[in-house]
Amino acid sequence: YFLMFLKILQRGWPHPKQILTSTQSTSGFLWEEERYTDGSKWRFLEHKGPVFAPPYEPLLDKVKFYYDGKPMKLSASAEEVATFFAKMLDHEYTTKDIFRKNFFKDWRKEMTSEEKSTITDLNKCDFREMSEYFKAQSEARKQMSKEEKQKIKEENERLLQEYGFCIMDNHKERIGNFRIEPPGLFRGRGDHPKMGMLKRRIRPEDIIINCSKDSKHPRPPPGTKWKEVRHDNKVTWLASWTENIQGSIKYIMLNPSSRIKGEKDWQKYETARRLKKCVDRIRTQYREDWKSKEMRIRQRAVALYFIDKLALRAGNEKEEGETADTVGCCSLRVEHIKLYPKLDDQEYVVEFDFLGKDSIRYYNKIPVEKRVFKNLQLFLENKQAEDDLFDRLNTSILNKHLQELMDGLTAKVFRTYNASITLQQQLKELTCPDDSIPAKILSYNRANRAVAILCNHQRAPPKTFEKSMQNLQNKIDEKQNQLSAARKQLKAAKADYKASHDDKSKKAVEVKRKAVQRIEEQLMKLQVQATDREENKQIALGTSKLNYLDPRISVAWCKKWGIPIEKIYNKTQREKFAWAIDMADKDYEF
DNA sequence: TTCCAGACTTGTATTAACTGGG
DNA sequence: CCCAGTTAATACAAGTCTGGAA
Repeated sequence: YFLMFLKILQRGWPHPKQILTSTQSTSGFLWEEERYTDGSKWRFLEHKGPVFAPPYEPLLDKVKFYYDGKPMKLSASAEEVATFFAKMLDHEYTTKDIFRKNFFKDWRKEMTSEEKSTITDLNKCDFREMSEYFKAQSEARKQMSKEEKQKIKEENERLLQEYGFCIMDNHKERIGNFRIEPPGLFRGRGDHPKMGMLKRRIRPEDIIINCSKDSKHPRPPPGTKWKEVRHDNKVTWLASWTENIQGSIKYIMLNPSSRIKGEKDWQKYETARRLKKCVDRIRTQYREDWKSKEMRIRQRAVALYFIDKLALRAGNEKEEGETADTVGCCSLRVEHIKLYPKLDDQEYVVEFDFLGKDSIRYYNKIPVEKRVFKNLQLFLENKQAEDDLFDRLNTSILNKHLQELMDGLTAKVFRTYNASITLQQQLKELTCPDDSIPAKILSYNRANRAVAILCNHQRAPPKTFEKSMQNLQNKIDEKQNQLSAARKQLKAAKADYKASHDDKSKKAVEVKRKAVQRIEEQLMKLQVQATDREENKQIALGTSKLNYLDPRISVAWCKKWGIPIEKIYNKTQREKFAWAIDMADKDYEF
């Protein structure tokens, strides 16, 4: 596999000679082995550093801000922050109390003392003129001539070519995010206590650069300095800074198509495949543990059962008041589940209702084994709604246990494993050998959908959903009319031929027959598309496709059924999964 | 043992680019 | 060619998990 991986990557990236000679090149295989044993991620790393957000350009004087109905000229720094708010005026955020409160507090910090004494009430602030101005600007951008647009495109391309790539070991690699996040207002998801706070501008003095000693170091913009330049080849990032909202570190890293990401991705699926080999044993064990004398072990076993059966996330503890109140398995609280000894015609039903990652609601009612149900009743005894369901458990305890069951096993491996195995099994079940290509792709999407449902990857139905369905239906109706017309013509042509039996009319029949066939095919395609879209209304396929499904399953499926890979993966996805596209043959088994 | 910084993956929202029919 | 409607790409927030210090 290592050899294969290397081969793929070498094929994928052309090697200019100077790159190859710039490192002390040993054979590829040796170099791979080395890297894997001492934990270092690279031996040579050279890049140009990040691209900073453009400096603030003050507004024209004609664009006014009003306080208490009177125009007011703001200082540059107060004005900049005001524009952040103005740009979001149409967004629901700006109506939320917490957002407004946080914004106003941070905005005042940027004001001069005079401004501070005048502007004391956000409700008296009128940003509408600023907002209109920005809207007009973006409108103007859309209306730009072809040449102007082309010029911008070229400038972006130049920036990409200069800053968007780095050299890591023998390869020129695409960088994922080479632009530093511009200042703005923090948009937390869900009920976030910090929404609206000012995300400050990042300067070169905030940036730590990581590159190899023997590389040409990136230069900070004239008159500035980096915070630090370090040479740490135990990590993969090229630059980092600390963000001021949560105090967390942000990184500049490589694109998913890079060797370093691809290899890690591949490794992730190999771990999941190892779980496949021992999952029966693990399941037997946790079922046994439901009977344990120790509460701690019972909780661990029930939690693991949920993670395995429902593909729940681990659920780390979070600092209260710092983030939105969301939970995963280990952090479930009493208030998040309801027990029904009998519900409709089912026994021992558990109802889950909680906010998970990104405050996406998880709602599910499932019947469980009697023993699980009894355990849950036990866990709930003498507890308040806001108490932890698993009070003797956390992710660290759980993962330590998993580590003992299998090397490299953690809670999230179950999500990967169950997602991939579900795809493989669904594909087997749903693919009909005689189906057309579009019909087979519908089957693929349905298999993908089963996984997305398992992982709770929902989406809000697109705003234009109804309309777009109607459009599609109209197309179908029209196609149907075309078809009946074509059929009539075919019939007429046949009659004609029967009467005359001449060559010309024989040909005409053939032509009409082909036409009918073509239209039938088009109609079928449209109908499949409509079905697919309807079924996909509230389901997002992207996340599972990108993060949970072993790409080799999809590649093998495509090869087996003669489906062009482009029908399943777009360009970016093909780049990310280049390793799998080369590695898997039609018989690959997850 | 707990805490927390750090590194990396996973996730949705937003924006940019593309595309096919009028 | 234009434009609406999609789809792809980007942005960045929010998770998971590790390891080392307190």
